[in-house]
Amino acid sequence: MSAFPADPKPLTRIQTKNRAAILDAGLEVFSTFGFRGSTLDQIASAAGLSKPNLLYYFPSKEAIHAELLTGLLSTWLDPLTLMRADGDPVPELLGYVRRKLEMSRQFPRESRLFANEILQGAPRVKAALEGELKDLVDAKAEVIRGWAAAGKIADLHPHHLIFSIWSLTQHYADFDVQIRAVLGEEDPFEGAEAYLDALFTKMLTPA
Amino acid sequence: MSAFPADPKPLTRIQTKNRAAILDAGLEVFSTFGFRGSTLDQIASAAGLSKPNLLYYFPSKEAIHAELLTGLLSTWLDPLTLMRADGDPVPELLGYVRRKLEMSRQFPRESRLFANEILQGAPRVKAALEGELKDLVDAKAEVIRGWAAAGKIADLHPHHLIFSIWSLTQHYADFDVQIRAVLGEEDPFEGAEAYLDALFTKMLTPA
DNA sequence: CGCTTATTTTACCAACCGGTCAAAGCGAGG
DNA sequence: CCTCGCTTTGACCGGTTGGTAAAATAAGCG
Repeated sequence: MSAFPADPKPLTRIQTKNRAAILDAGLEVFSTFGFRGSTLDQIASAAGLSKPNLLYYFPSKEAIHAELLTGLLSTWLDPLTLMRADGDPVPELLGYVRRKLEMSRQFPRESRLFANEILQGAPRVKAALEGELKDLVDAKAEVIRGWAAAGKIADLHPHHLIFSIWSLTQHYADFDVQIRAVLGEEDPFEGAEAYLDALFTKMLTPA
Repeated sequence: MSAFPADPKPLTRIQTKNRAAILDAGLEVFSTFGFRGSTLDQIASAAGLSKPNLLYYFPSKEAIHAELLTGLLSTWLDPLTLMRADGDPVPELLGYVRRKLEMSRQFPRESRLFANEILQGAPRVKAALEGELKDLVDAKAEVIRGWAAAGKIADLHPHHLIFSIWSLTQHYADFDVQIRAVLGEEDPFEGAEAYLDALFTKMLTPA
């Protein structure tokens, strides 16, 4: 007998496919219109389903959004978690920057979903920001402080250093339209990688 | 007789006051919920008016949003326009950074309104981005290229340099909730100014 | 005051919203 | 072939949305 009263109930093939389609459609719609600006009809038609059919797989609009957000949070923290205290400081930080930029390139919709949530005051993830996120950032800030104290990297405010990494990398996903409008044909991410690499190398190298 | 068929019609005292109240309320609401996520009732009650009364001053929801956006665009470009080719390169760029950060501090709602518009694919300002904005940025990028060629600043991709200034400064307005959640009591903008100052000084100083 | 114009309110509308429900369609196992 | 459970649909509901019409009220002004 299981420790949990509710059996896991394996999903059927159709359930797996449709739930995935709905989450993908939800990501598409929520990431461009925000929670309140999105409608179930939009999501349903983007997923190729009727609205009642969509609600057969998820109990509510909230539920779709919630599942997307919680699924996103751990993915979002991963690149920072991967930064190791026992590694070489500058490469560790540069690696974090590169991973984060790669996420902007490969998952721009996820980035925009998150940006939308924060812009609107983070009503659904505030607790996680003040909990998990703050804890992780504080821990990594301590690591960075240690590196600076040991003279391995320049002496910078650790929290603002992390903010600047978030900001510079996510900008290429969140403001994609603007960047492409200004750049024209040139691929944003090519230039971004070289630029950010140069920026942080120069920034972090101790005086 | 005037060159324009429609007379300017000076606004009454009440019109001036109520239009201002509506625009302020619209800024508040649109900047947190985006265009589609905002309702006329929300805006009206934030402005202390009834919905029909609000529609007496503006013909539609669109009109309020449009007026906010167009009013914003020039304000948004000002700090960059102020950067002079005949000035001292590093202080000119640092001045731009400071002005932009100051805008994030004083006009966070405007920043978020703009961020919302871009996040949603810039449906209402795309033309301006590809026109006015691109032209201004291209011109200033040329100035920066000149400074770099003359050895006055480090050799960096001018467009990405400008993107990084936008990103780093606007981040403090757009992601305010997240930053405060992580920082706790500490005032974000105090640290931000010192950090960005150090960052760009180090970045721009030629090798 | 009395008239005109500007402002505000009340009542309303059609379209859309998130969500429900019961009935119908469907596919795999016997 | 039939049955049974999963899946899909169409019809519908109460509430909200952007917006309108017209009447009631307030302000300005001679």
